[in-house]
This record gives sequence, C-alpha cells and structure tokens, in this order.
Amino acid sequence: MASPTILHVDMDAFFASVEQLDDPTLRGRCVAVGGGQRGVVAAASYEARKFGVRSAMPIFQARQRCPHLIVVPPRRQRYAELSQRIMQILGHFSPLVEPISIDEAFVDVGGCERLHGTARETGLAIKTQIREQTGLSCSVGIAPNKFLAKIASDLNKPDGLTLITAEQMMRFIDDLPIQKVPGVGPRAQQRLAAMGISALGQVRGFSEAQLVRRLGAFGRRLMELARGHDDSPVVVESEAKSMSSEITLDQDTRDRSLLATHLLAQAEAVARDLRRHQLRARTITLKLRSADFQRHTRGQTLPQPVDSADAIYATALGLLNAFDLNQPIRLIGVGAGNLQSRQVPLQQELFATEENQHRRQWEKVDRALDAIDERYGRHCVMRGTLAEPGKTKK
DNA sequence: TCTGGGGTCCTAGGACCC
DNA sequence: TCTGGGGTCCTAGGACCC
Repeated sequence: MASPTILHVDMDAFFASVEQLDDPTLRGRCVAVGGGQRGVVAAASYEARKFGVRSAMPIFQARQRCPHLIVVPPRRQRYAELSQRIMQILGHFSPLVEPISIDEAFVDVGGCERLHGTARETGLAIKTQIREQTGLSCSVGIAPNKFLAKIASDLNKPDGLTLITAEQMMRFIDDLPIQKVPGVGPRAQQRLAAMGISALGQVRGFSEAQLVRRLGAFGRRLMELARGHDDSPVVVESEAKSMSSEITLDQDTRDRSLLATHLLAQAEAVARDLRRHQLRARTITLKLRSADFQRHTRGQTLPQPVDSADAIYATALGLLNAFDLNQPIRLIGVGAGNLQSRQVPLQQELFATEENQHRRQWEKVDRALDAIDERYGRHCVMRGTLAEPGKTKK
C-alpha cells in the first residue's frame, strides 16, 4: 500500500496573520482583511472567527457579528513576497513542490527520507522553518495522496500536523462529510443529498453511471476518491491559462464612459501582466455583473494574439458597446485567455500595413511605460484619461 | 450596507470542415 | 429532398476554489 508521502502545507489565516505579524497592535485582536465599500472578508484572524466572521462574508455582516472588528485593506504585494519565501523553504525539502494558491502548496517527499527523515519529521521541520523564517504558522496534512493530504491539513488548524496512513485511509473516507471533498460545493452537495449521500463512503453504493448522470465528469472523479484512488501527481510547473482584472464599483452605473474608463485601466493592468510573463492573448473577455447580481461575459477571439493595452481595450470596448445595459452594472472586468508565449512570431508582423504601424506605435508606448514602471514604481505615469477617474474625453 | 478579485474546469450549442 | 457523423474551434454560462 502507498505510504503517506504527500504533504499539503496550508498557511493559517494567511492575510490576517501577515497583518498581525507586521503590526503588533493587531495581535490578539479581531482582524479581517478586506474592504472597499462593498467588500467581503478575504481572511479573518482566529480571534475574529470566534465571533463567526468567515472569509467571503460581506464586511458589513462581519461587523455586525463582531462590532470591534478591525478591517484592514489587503496588501497583495506583501503577501506575494512572503508566499515566495515560503515556497522557497518548501523547495529545500523536495524538488516536487506544487503551489496551488498564494498560501498553499503540495510537497511530494517520496524518496527524500534519507535527506530529511520520515514524512512526519519533514512536516515538523517545514513548520519550524516557516515559523523561524517568516514568523507565521501553518498546518500540514500528510497522506498517501493529494486529495487526503489536503483534507488532513484542515483537521487540526491552526498550527497542526495530521497524518493519515494507508491503513486509516478507507475508514477516513467512509466517514468524510461529502461537502469536505474539494469540488463539492453547494450545488453538488444538494444533488448528492438528493441521492441520500452525505458521506464520501456512501458514494460507493451507487454505480459510476448513476453518478455521471447526475454530476457529469465529476461523478467519475468522486467514485475514484471514494475508492481511495487519487494518483494525481504533484506538478511543479503550471502555466497561467488566463489573466484578468476586475472591479466592483462603489455604485451601480449605466454610464458607458465611466465603464470605458475602468476598462482602459484594466486593459493596461492585464497587458502589463501579459508582458511581464512574456505572454500574448488571443481571446479577450468582457465580464460584467449587473445590479441583479447576474454575471455576463462576452468574448472575442482575435486572429492574432495581443499584449498591448490598446488592442485589449479596443476589443473589450467593442464588446461593451454591443452589450445592452438593461440593468445598471456593479462589476466590470477584462480577461485575457488563449495565452501563448511571446516567442511565437506573429504572422502579420511580416506586413507593413497601416494598422500594424499604428499597433507598433502603441507597443512602443507600452514598452516605455513598462520601463518607467520598473524603475520608478507603478502608476508613476498614466494615461490622461485615467488621471481623473470618471472622466473620459470625447 | 447584500454578496471581492483572481483563477480553474466543465458543459452545451452552433459554425465549420472533411 | 429528408436531414451521416466526427473533430475542432468559438462562445456563454455555471460551479467551484482560495
């Protein structure tokens, strides 16, 4: 039977813990990271959780539950910095590290026993090093596969270490509440409940065909997990598949020129992101959320991939212009998908059309802005239309 | 004072091609 | 004059995760 060599390392209340780390006056207090006029909680300190504050909860609701809650705006740059440090530490224990979000990673320590000891010993050493080098705590789950390692890390939070052996595995699966299975959200849980399934073990009482009929491809995956099968490997490299920028407006609006101004800023952000990663995108997506909270997307796939703010903005604006604003808009965003490496040469660059000349000029502007950003920091220089948000020249 | 921002994967229908 | 069928790409939406 497979020995437990997969570790799942999960930082405890990451954003909130970082804020408490950097600002000692926040320690021991109820802290929520999040904000904006219509924001939600991105992370809550354990003190705040005692009052029922949870992530994804609207801030106003969190304040109702916890009147002395201190709400701190997120500092993504800082979290990313610490995340990098943590991933580096993990890299010292195994070459097989798979970051799955800013504060979580899988580590496969199979074959590393001689260097770092058993998986449990490695887990303890990781916790110690992360604490010593960053001042932050994490929880570690160890199991024979990724699925169970992830579940395990959640069992003794915060600052825990949980090991599920191959012998304990099936007993554990049998009793595992179905909503704890990654991928089972409210909808799937509802459908499974309708089948009388509340624990993962009960899934085995059905045929795969029955599960697939009700849950699609996920039904097959669920059956595999219920049987204790999960051979998904720890994958080191994974390329981004999309990049996006979006914002929830302080107030709903139907003002197209205001929306266009946001689109321009977002196109610049996405374009910069693409260029930083040496990528170009062929598909541009406009994302809107209307006042009734319905989500709408409109996409366009271009004949050639792009990485300029100009091209992304033009495409997104075209999509916005074609969209009926029946309802006021509460969120607007731009996404770039269908990504490909910049190394692939563009066919149209072979031709000196007027359009290409125009495009090349804008590319020069982008490169210049990139260089200035690099040297003097972001937002040092910006387009006139963005200097005064809400106003667009006609 | 309802419900962020950044992602991934799946589904399903239509266009289009052979 | 009855409408095959498979593959791929594109688009829109939905579920889910942190």
